[in-house]
Amino acid sequence: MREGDNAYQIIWLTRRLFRALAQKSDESLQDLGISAAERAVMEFLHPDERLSVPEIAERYQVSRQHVQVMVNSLLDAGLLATHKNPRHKRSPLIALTERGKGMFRTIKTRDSKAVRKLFSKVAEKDRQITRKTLESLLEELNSHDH
Amino acid sequence: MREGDNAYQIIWLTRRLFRALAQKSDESLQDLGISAAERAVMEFLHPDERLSVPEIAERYQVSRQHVQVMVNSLLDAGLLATHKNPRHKRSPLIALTERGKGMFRTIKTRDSKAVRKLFSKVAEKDRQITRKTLESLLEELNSHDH
DNA sequence: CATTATTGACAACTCTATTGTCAATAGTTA
DNA sequence: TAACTATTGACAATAGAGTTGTCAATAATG
Repeated sequence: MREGDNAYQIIWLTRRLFRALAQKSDESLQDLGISAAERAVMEFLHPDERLSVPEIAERYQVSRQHVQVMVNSLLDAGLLATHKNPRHKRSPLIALTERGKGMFRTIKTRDSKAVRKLFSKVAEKDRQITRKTLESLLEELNSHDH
Repeated sequence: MREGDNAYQIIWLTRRLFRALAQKSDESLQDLGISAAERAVMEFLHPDERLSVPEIAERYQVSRQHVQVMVNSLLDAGLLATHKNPRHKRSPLIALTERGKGMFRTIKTRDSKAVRKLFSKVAEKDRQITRKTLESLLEELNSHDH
């Protein structure tokens, strides 16, 4: 546990941070009646993106079926709407409705505040390095690992 | 999605990275027949820690009941064993068995290789900054947020 | 000694996500 | 154009990590 190793710690911290963030996020989303996974889907469509379910799945790097469930739920809630897809007749494009946009703006505003507070003690330069490091790790993981 | 904002991106990357790491970790653990959550518990006991279930839960920041399930499963598998707890008669101390230690060494060896490869393109200085940044975020989240 | 707290065991549930399957219909190619 | 293949949406079953709640037993403590 008490490894001095930075690399190892970063991995461990990622897990911890993920859980802590997820919890926070859930709290914040609760009164809006949407889940973190639904929120993530909305993010891909914000503010005016039009994507089919399989396209969202690809970007989200999550199974098509999972995205479908989230999208259907958001359609039911009136936060998303379907539009004709010129590229595929059976697979409509999904976009935020006005209500959806409104809600996502609310979410974003809340998030911004929380994020600002969260990062208040981290220098901009360190943020950038951290971001690049994490990007590099993700890239390495996705680069056809063996 | 395409925020230039480093802070926001770090949060997003944390999620993505977590999922990618979890997947990798699961793969690596599969043939050993233990789950990531069980592995995490083992980590707290490695190499010679003796902790009660509630103590592990506290360090792991996870519910006592959840840890109990993981510990019971590892006890059944012969990877952990109980020892008398001088501080509490009904709550034994849990420790790795020899088999448990052996298995965890295997896990660690594998991990070390993977981690080394994963971080091969990240400078030591950047690792440190990243680690400190993530630590700072976690601290901020746990610091009796409001 | 009486009271309160802790523990282990069990259950029910949530959330995110996966895999598999199916029928319908779209693209594509011979 | 007809035949074939791929994609899509819908549905189901499953898994993993974790939570909350409850209960009885037993510890610790005033």
